[in-house]
Amino acid sequence: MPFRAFFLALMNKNLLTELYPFFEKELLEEIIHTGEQHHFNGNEFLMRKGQYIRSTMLVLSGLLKVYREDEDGNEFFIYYLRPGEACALSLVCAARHEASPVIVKTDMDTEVVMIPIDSMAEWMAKYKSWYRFVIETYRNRFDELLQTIDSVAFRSMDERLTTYLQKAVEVQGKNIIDISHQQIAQELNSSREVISRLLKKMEQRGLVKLHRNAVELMLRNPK
Amino acid sequence: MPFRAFFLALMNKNLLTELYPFFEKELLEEIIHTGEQHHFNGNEFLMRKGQYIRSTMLVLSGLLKVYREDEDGNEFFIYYLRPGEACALSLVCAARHEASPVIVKTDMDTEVVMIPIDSMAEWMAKYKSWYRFVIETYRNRFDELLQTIDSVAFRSMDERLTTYLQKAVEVQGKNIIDISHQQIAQELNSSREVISRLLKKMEQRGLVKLHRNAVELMLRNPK
DNA sequence: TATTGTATGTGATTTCTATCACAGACCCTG
DNA sequence: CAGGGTCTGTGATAGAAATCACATACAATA
Repeated sequence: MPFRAFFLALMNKNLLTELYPFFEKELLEEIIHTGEQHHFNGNEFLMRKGQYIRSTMLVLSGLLKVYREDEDGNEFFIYYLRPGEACALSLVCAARHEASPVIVKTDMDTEVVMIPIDSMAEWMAKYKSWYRFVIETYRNRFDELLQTIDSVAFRSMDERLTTYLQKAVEVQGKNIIDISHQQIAQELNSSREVISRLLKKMEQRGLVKLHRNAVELMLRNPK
Repeated sequence: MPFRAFFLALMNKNLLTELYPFFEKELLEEIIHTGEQHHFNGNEFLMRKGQYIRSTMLVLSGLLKVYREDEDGNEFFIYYLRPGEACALSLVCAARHEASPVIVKTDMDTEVVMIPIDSMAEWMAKYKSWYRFVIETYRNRFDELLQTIDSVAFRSMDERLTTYLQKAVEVQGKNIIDISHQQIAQELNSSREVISRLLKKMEQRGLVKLHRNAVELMLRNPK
């Protein structure tokens, strides 16, 4: 147990310096010192809607998915959080001692570093690299939200499905996505039948291969 | 001309202290000193898509509308910016010397104070109230974006129309909105006929009164 | 291997929204 | 006040997506 803790601390440092190379040495030391590393299995909640936020988090490994929930409990997928990124909302909400307006779930085994609010605010003034990182994070999340708005405001369901699959392949680094039609339908706020039919059409056009609980995206063969 | 400049400078100070009472006195002095006050008429562009952002802006009076544009030039309404608020995107984009991902237009005569990037970054470390304001701004804009996502992801057109009208009444402080059905349709990315029909139904239910180029929202009479 | 649960395929139907077509109303300006 | 422009009303139709209904396929396990 102490051994494991020690081992994790090392991991921490290596991953941190690799994923966040732009942080000053002293800042990295502080993160290692102040932050708590947490492990989550796949499909675990890191944050439920309305949950109180007491810290911000940096993703070390794995993959997080952020959702927006409506009154009926439908979970609409917004964006991924990858290693090297941070949850912008936890940055703002933590600073305002507020509840989370979104759901955050793991999509696989995931390691995160939790950083208490106070440190975060302190570093803002102390470390230029932290300030830049926060600004960068805001900007990126804003962009993701705007793209989400684009897709749902301007695009039809088949276009949305296509980009959904492409994103999934991109963040997971493999072109087989382990997911059921039902789950896809939920994340796009559509219905299972619609997704099944659209996928079938895509398969007929040679864009995907369908498996049970999995969709394989065919790589675009160059002309 | 010099007289007018002098007069504006005074206006500036009064409006500023009134709208941004949480800023330290020194910060307010700096804003008055560094910022440039600009006037815009109704329906003017403050920012086009892809336009380079060199400064952030505080709204002194009037009303701004922020839109997202697609390839075909459709302008999808995202949120309002009211006096006392700032454009979060200009805060981030300015800091990263990037182009605007959105369109900003005036909805009426509007006064804004433009603040150069450098001052903005400097104040971040220097004035706690500025830092808090920026965080607050991010948080509020995030919330607005999430609400926009909600409406377009979970709601039907008639619900979206209703909240659109309610928002318009709220920010303008009067319950007659001067706008054509065509414009509403554009902002919701719908079509004129659909909006006309939905409005007609709302009128039949006593929720609105329809005029040429205007929609009057009936106040919910208490039971 | 028989059973059960989950996942997928697909037709039929309904609902919502977009589009087309056109008429009438209102407004401004010559 | 006549004519052209914009705005609004409304029917008809098309299309996308949701819903209902059921069949089939696959996987786990008793």
